[in-house]
Amino acid sequence: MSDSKYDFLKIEKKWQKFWLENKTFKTEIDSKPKYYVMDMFPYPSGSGLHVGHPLGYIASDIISRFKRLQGFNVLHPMGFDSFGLPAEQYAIKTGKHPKDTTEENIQRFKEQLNTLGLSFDWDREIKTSDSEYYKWTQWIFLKLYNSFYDFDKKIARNINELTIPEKIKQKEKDEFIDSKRLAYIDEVDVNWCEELGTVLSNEEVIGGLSERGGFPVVRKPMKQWVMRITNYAERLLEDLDNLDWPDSIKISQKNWIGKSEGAEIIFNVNEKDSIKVFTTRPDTIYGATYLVLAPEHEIIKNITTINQKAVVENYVYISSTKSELERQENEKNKTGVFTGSYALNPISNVKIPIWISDYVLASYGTGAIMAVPAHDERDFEFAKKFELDINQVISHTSKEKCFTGNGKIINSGKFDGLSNLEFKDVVINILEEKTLGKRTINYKLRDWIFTRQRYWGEPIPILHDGNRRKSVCEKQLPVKLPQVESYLPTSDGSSPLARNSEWTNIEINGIKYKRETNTMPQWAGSCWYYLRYLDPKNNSSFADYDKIKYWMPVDLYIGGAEHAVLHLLYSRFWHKVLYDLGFVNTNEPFKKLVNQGMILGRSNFIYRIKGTNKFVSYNLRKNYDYTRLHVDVNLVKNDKLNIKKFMNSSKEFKNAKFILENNEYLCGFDTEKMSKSKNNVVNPDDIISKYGSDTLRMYEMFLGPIEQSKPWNTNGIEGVFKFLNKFWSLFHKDEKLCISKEKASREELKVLHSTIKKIKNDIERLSLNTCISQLMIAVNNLSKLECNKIEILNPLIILVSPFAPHISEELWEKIGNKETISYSHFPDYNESFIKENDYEYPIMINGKLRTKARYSLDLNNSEIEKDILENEIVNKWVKKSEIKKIIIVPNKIINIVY
RNA sequence: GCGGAUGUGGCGAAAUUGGUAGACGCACUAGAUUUAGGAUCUAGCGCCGAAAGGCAUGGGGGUUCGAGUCCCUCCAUCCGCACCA
Repeated sequence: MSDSKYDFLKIEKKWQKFWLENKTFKTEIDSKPKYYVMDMFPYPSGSGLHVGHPLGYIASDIISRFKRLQGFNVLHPMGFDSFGLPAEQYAIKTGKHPKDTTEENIQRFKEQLNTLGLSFDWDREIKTSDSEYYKWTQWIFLKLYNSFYDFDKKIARNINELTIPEKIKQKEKDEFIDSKRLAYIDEVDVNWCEELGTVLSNEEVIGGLSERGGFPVVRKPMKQWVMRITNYAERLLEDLDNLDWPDSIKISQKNWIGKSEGAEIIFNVNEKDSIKVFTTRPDTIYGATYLVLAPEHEIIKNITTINQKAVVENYVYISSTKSELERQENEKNKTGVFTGSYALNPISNVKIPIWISDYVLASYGTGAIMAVPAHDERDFEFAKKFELDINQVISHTSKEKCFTGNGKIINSGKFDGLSNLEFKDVVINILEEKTLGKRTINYKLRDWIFTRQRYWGEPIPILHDGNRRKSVCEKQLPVKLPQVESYLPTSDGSSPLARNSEWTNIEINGIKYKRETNTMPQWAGSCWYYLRYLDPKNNSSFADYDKIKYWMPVDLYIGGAEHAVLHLLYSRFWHKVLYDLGFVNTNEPFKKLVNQGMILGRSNFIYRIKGTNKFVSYNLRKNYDYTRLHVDVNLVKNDKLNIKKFMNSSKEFKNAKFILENNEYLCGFDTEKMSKSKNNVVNPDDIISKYGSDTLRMYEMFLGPIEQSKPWNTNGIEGVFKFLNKFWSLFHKDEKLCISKEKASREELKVLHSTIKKIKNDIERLSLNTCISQLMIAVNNLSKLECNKIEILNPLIILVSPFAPHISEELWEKIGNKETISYSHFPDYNESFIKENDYEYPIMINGKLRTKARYSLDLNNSEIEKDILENEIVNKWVKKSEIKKIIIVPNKIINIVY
């Protein structure tokens, strides 16, 4: 009767095939309410999935299946972010076309995803490297290129609607228009990574090294495409408030945008020259004892005195050769030089020296500051080092010499005695009157450098004609990636595409153009993929507006926190532009965001006694001089080493000896990233072949809350496997299907209904680990009751199905249901079955449970019972006259206070 | 340095609003079954204590009849950001 054992391999294959062939999860617009659940799509890397990757996919799948059962029309798509550096690096090494390797990897990913029983609508699959997909990425690029931001109306508008100053020459007109476009070319200092042969965005540089590969990055001026994301800074910031996102992500974005309110103040140097500084502390203006310019500041050459010329030029030169990383090393030891010139403080009319230092960044504010050493730590350090004046202008009792808090104004002429917060406004008003300054808002956010000198990315659909440009007309899209001889970047820093002159040179209406040879960054494709899922095969637009109106916004977006400021900020930006231009109906793309935690590896260690081939068990190791070695986690179970397998695993260990404790070899353990070198990679395929994917799905959820990072530990998996076997056994007796049509007892109904209630609540608040516990309790209770009644089992299968879909479908079919589970409904619960007949209350006296005494009463609605309480219980434990009050928490507790 | 998250048994962890802390699972212990191993079932399992009872949610303090939960303070770990004026 092999047929009636829980043969998970057979069952899972059967249903995976069924779902694919019948397109069970195909979705179309209909009259039902919609629910859009999405995962961050993967980059199809060559190494396939490890056990940590599917965590989010499993969670989103459970939600999808649950919402379908609740009667929602659920959109749950998947795709691949298939442009990217690794495929290109691999192509450089092997000469294999990235398209081919990417395609192979995608096939492998899809197979792996399908063995997990994920309910994706594969008809909506997208790949960002498909020309039918990037056609629309290019189209959106052109929309950005042909738009400007109208600060009065606070929306993006078509560039044709831009008001252009009258009576200017064509060239100036073009320049003016270009200065407003949301996508524009600029000569900018970029993060150039020699090793990768490309420019990186600020977000891709971490501590002066490239995010991918960790190669050094230097600043270098280059012509680049840039996205004017800064125009949207305020909206990107404001709209965060209405999103149901984790606070940590909102705060990261807030910090990244970095809004600060303050003032621009003009310090005159001489008749022609003046310096504009940005400060958030105009209230400390009387304490400004010197100015500091960034070494890149343009005015330096005008104001440097002859005496100082040599030192200044030297300093400026040295700064320009320093990388970001080297500059950061100076944080505690500031450097700088005096220009020889002085500027006039516009409020106090005091002359103060002008210095240059690289602690002032050219890219923030105006690239110049007024230094207030008494109330700013950086200025304080600089002033101390170069013996500049320190004037305290805010009174404080702090022992620190440098005080950055609030207080009363002092040493500030007639303004003494004001609070510094009041004075801030006063100063700005005076400056505005004198036209020597104004209220300003500054953002840390920089415009987004959008070009990469790579092959494997979207070509930018622009044609060049000398200094002028022309966008490729929409009908000509997509601009397809051409074949090239080599994928290596060229030595002059231009893209590999420049090698293909046939592709690069193009003639339209007799005019010769050169194509833009740079490509878009990897973020481009992922900026809008959630929209393409809605209408993936549309030829005439990126997605039909009615479909967008029906499905948007994404109700739940699950993915890793590493995209907090990159992908999530860029796609919000693009979405807002599309919203302004009338292509989408919501101003934000993702309503609710959940970050799944990373799954780390759990490494195991063995302890070799130095100079021997003898290994000592974990707790005995301190008695020896040992070295710690990683041991393959697949040779270890519950931290006990399988010695036989271990000895056979390599020649080196064939004759190994062991010092055991209690006849076993115990391994040490630690949590580290999963990696081959640490021997701690667990492959989902192995787990599936041993326990099945239903077990894997449930166990991944059972590990803990999905938001939390946690180490993978295969130790507990048997518990979930046992649960599925028990669940299967509920339906079987002596390996034969055995179910009954009898009416369920009250006790059985209670188990069922309280489970429904708990599961419904817990799925909705994404507490999937407690759901599994609840199902375990239900199955345990029902098997104790030997319940095999269809009245209970039918709904129970539905409860289990989002978590373990294969076994559920199989049992569902076996017990005679004609349609698949997807056609059924999530059962409702009835509170009256859940309630006990008799309530049992612990009686607390003065907050302490002195006794295990309990009493059966229904205190929720009966006055009479309260009398019984007073007469029978209260008098037994405390005198009625001493009682101050009786606190009754319905269904929970009675607390008598005396 | 700034910001965020976390801290509960041997381990993973529960505990919507303050209401019998440790559900559920792993590991462990004992018993049943079994030729043995495995599997399954039953019972036990925070710490101290023979028991009664006492002590326990990183440490210290507070609010409350009652605190893992709220407030203050300190400590540890992890993750971001980092000269942003």
